[in-house]
Amino acid sequence: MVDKLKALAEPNRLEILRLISHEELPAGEIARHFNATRPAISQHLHVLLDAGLIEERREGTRRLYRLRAEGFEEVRSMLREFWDVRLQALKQKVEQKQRTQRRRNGRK
Amino acid sequence: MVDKLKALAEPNRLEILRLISHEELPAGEIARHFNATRPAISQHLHVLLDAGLIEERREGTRRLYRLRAEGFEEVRSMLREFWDVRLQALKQKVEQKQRTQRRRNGRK
DNA sequence: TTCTTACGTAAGCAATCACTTACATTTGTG
DNA sequence: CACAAATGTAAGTGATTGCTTACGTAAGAA
Repeated sequence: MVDKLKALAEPNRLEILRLISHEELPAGEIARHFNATRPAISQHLHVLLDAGLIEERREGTRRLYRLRAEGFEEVRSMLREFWDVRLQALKQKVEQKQRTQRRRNGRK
Repeated sequence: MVDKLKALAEPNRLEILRLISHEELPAGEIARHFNATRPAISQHLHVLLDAGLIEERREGTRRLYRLRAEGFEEVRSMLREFWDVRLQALKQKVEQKQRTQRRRNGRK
């Protein structure tokens, strides 16, 4: 889990994900979009691979990378955990109000 | 955006978020759940505050922290972006199949 | 086999990170 | 005011990170 988040928490890696999100691209072409050197991008690709956020496919001498959407599921569900807390809190507040309301009506 | 992701990409900070996700807690009580020293946790709280993932409320000499669900929205939508790509790809595949199907039927 | 293309890997380095100990600050209490 | 409680801030340190240059490797072309 933390691996995925660490992989996401870097601007160049985020940009790589955006680049390959719509089309599979070879390492060289990905690197061409950055000011950094090719090895730097290669290392970023490795981090993303290890995190399970992208997939690699070899074709001759080239290596093609594409997004691996399943890899995002774990992060999404973790985030939903935190997000849902707000909904739960809201729900409890509403129920609390309803109880208060009922008590008031009962006293009438 | 990257600030939020970096804030999330640390085990102790994730645990802090889980701790205060259901109840507002004072810094000291949060720190008590960890092996690390109190200042270490204080610094983590600062990172989470800067990232907008938690909120602080002062009560006398204590500082109470609680989750700030709105802060997760940006991360959620970014993640959805990547996730949706898969849906788009699927959609395109289906449409492609439908076109092929129509052509086949036309030839019959 | 030799050369070229498209890559990854290794080593080294400056910046950043997470942590610790020591000290400062703020609020309530006798 | 003096003191205690709850917490933040500063400074220093070892580990990790992202980058670069130099080198290694695997697949196709001559």
